[in-house]
Amino acid sequence: MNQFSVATWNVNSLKTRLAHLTDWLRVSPVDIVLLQETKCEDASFPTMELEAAGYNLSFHGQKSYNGVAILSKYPIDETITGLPGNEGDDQARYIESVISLPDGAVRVASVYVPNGSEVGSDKFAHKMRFYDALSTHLSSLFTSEEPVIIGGDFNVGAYPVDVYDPKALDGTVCYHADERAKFRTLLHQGWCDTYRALQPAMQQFSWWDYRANAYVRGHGLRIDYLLTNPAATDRLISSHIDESLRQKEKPSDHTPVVATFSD
DNA sequence: ATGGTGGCGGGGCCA
Repeated sequence: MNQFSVATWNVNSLKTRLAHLTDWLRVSPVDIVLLQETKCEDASFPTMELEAAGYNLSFHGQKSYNGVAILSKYPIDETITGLPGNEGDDQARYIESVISLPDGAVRVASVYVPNGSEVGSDKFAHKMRFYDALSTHLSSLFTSEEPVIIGGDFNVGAYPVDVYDPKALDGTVCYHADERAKFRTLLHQGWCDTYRALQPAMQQFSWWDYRANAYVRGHGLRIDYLLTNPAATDRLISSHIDESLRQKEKPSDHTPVVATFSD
């Protein structure tokens, strides 16, 4: 059976994490990689290094902040940059590409939902609006007969099992009821949280704060997801969190989530 | 613990 694999990873600066990324891809040659927080302008994207690693590229960046990208071993066809319906927002947080696999096309997107800073702040309101635009756009992709896979840093833990201390964190940014409701709107549309679908009760995290020894203390959240529409869910084989990247020297504060599908 | 650490860029913002 032919398979393909997809990963999402918030690298927290692509240039700083480039060796981690290329080393990892040599050991774990994922077919499609969805990156967030590349933090580099398009003109300085490390195209040569990633093409040498065997990937076609689409990217959407800006200076210092945000930035998303798609790496694919298979040809990249059409690409959309910026979240449709959110045109007034000039932050580089969304890119969507169609990939030509040997036996058909899949549509993938890399999304970096705003962190929200602090509940009640202007940035939090921006996060809520971003979710509304994301829900609207994804609802238009959901019923597509082509497989659609949305990966990214959604900056929210969906359920109590997804955070290290749900009682203490309840009401704080990335685990406020309003954010959980926005994210679960996507699940209620029918998008499949691939990791949770295959590990219904397991507690693993995808992000740990750099501060206060959070990783060593197990103080993490699962805020990075690979979501699939029914056409992609039908092909889902496995999904897991690869914690090894968080254990490296000078790691990203996030670690990759990977899923495999039948082609 | 309104701290803590890390990236960018070269001070303060963002996470």
